[in-house]
Amino acid sequence: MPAARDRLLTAALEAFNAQGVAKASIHAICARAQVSIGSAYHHFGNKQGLADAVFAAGLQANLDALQQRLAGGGSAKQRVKALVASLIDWIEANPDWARYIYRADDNVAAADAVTAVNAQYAALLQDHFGPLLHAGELRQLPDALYASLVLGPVHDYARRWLAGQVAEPPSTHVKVFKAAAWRAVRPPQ
Amino acid sequence: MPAARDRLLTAALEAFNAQGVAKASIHAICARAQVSIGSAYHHFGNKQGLADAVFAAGLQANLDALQQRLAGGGSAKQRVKALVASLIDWIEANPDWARYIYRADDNVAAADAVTAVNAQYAALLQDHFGPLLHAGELRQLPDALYASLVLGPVHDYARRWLAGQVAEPPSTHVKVFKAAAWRAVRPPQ
DNA sequence: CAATATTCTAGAATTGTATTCTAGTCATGA
DNA sequence: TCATGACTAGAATACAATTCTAGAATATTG
Repeated sequence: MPAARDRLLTAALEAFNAQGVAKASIHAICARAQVSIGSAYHHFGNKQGLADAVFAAGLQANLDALQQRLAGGGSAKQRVKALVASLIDWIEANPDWARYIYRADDNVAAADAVTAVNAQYAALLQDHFGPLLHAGELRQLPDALYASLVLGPVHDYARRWLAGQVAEPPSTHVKVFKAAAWRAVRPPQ
Repeated sequence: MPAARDRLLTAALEAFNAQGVAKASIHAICARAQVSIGSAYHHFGNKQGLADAVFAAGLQANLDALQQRLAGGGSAKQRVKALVASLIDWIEANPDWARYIYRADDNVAAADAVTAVNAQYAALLQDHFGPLLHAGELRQLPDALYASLVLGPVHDYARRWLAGQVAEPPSTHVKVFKAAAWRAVRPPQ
């Protein structure tokens, strides 16, 4: 049996997704995880702390997957497409985590652990795309826009898929998303 | 003074944004709105009902703005750009509502009033873009993709702006967003 | 206009649950 | 073996959502 902390994270993710963070009770989560209330508060401080930890763990897992995928290197076009593919694959492999991350509110996004992961994210993208941009392999745009132009459509569609508003998983349309992403940031001809 | 119901909606939006739905107390919201607890429960049933109502009101306001903007007609390119501009303008004119809508979770999205507004949304887009698509003025794509390709980048960027992660408001980059949207759905040359 | 129903307001009482608290148990290292 | 810190336990507390009963305002009907 995994350690209490991990059992709590797993049980919390399930409960939060099933009932929403507000409705999911600490008691129920602890019961499912076979952990006492006191233990949960020892590990996470409070309910928000537990919610933050679930969020940060998911974000980190997502980042790790991306890091692996980008490690191969390649042209700007290949890397942009890898970015899209990595996001889609991760979401479909971890729908519960993705659903929870998309649903979580600003309170969570402000947690320290989350800020740290976000910084890693930014650094990773800078490492991979900064040089390509400099070399003219990408369209010149304000920094803050690249992520939104490349991944915004996938995020938007994935949210709707996870919410049950569209039937086909994002991977059905992976070619379209890749093409659109590249079209958005390729250098002007 | 507006009616109790409206005062509650206003006070709730402020409180939910300031503290998050979980932390904002019904007592505090009622006090600010100068409405009794019983009255609030009469109008909205429970806290979730209040949250749903705020959400639906915001969505409806957004839809109304869009409807006005599209009424002018125009070419496919003009209408796609109008869509982008309308979203950006509305978000910047109603940041609190936008913040709340982006933050709200699936429980809210499942509420009846919300489903109804979403249906209106779909119908509006179908009316405006269905004929254009048929006439070959738009790229042929699976239906579910258009919204994500055109508005996904704006949604993504706006979320980050509202969360304080980027400084420039979306309107700073409106030309980029419009161009990217059109590039994503224009017919292949 | 009176009578009556309906909608709306009030706030105290209840209930449920997050959080705190005190008292342990277990693992580790000197 | 003892000491220390990490962890577990669950009862007690505190706080907030919800319910409940009663009454005021407003609309409806004969």
